[in-house]
Amino acid sequence: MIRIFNSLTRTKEDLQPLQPGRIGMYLCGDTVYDLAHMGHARSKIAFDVVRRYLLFSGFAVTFVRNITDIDDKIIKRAAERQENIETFTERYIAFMQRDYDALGILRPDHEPRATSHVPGMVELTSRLIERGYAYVSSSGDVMFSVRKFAAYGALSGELVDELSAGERVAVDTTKRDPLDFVLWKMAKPGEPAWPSPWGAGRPGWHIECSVMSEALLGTRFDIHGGGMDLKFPHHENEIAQSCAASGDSFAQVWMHNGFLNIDDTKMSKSLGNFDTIVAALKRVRHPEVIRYFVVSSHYRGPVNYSLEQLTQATAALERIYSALREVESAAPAPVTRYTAAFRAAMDDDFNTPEAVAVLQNMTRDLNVAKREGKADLSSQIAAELRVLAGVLGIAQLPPEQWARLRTPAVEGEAAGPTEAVEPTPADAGLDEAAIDEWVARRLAARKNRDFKEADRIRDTLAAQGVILEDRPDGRTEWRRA
RNA sequence: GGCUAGGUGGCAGAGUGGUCAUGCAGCGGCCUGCAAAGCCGUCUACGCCGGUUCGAUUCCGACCCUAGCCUCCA
Repeated sequence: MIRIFNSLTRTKEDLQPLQPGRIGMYLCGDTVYDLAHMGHARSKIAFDVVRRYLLFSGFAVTFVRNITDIDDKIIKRAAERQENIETFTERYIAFMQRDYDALGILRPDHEPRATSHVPGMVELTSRLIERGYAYVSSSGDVMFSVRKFAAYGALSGELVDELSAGERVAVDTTKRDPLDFVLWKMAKPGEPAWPSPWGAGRPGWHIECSVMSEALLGTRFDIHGGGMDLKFPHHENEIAQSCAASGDSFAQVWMHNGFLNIDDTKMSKSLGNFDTIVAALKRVRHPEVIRYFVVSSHYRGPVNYSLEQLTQATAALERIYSALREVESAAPAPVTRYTAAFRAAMDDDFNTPEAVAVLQNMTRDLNVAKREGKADLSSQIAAELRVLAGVLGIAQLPPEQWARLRTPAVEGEAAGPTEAVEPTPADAGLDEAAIDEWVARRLAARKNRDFKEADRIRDTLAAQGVILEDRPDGRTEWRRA
């Protein structure tokens, strides 16, 4: 039984699918006006792992992640670049796709774009007006009347009366109540607009998710995810809109991932302390390093992002790959106490750090089995290890391939450029044929017990980031540092 | 001010009322021509103050500190 911490009740609950064996899941996606950064990556990876584990556990999962392709920032950015909005968003959607693919994040089953669901947003807004939850303000915008929705604040724990809106921002006098939020915005001249009973305009941000989730998953579905920062007001508003409009409940379980910090401060575009995914990918020898780093801490807690962390993740992953080398994987992976321990960890609110610990224990046992020459046991542990690691999206490369990858030399702080840098192929260093040749020469030297020459060759290669490992059977394996 | 999360060994990071997290780094040993990898061992941590308890890092209360949200934000 999978237990999940539900932000709504603030307790761990057993996952009880609305339909047996089937999970409907909605994750708030990105607003495509800039490159995705590591904070986005963390959230996407965290929920990718949730999804993979649900699949691993035998559920059919419908995974929906939206794209917000119309909003103030997009309009502003496109205008600054004197670019057509559609061309602009298409480009950033392509960047996003590229980055998430690189990180091994499974593509959503549905990836609705806000601009494809505008009629539904108009319809939902109308319904809210009919039901008395929304009104047209003096400015012509349609607003949701927060105080009409009694359960407002249930998710965030905020009390309507304590939310003294207007404290930090000038009160908008067109609202009846400072807490009210916009459902439909009147278009300003030159802005993209869609027809509506209230005039040409565009949807507010919150209504998008209510409409797209309902269109693809129904009014009621199992899991809704997103970053902590979306809890209030975005998710609170979604609940208000959806429940008010349908009279039904909405998402059963709310999951929120913690933040990715730099120097204990939230990574954010406005602070400028962020690393784009493309920049981060250039700092690691493989995207799996980033995944390992992410799953090394629990999804709800904060995590500090730094080169030191990436280095530790690389070393830890290296340990697994190293054990996997020169072992034949058994075709059907057995299911043993390791899987049981892994599941126990993951069943407990997706405790990936503990799951990783299980993987590391398997790695140790695999090393022991190899050392003792137990080929069958080795291959069985390796096969099972592969399967379980796959749930986290790590250790999926052929170990030889991992060994030959080069870790790029990085210097400076782990925060990068905002521009759309294309990943450049890492400098291959010494090519493999050259390395093999050196290894052969060294082998000959060792055979002649010319250890001085053998050591010289080893040092030469080491200086170029190639580490040699002499095996007991006389072979020499190499890997890049 | 209100709300929500946190404070664990050199670093990262789980967890538990009384044997073990796990990884990285360090140290000692084994293995090795020497290494590397690996294995074994080791470094005896839980913000502060009270309380409950035979016993608390783990439960309760107060306090201190940090971050996030209350405005767009994964």
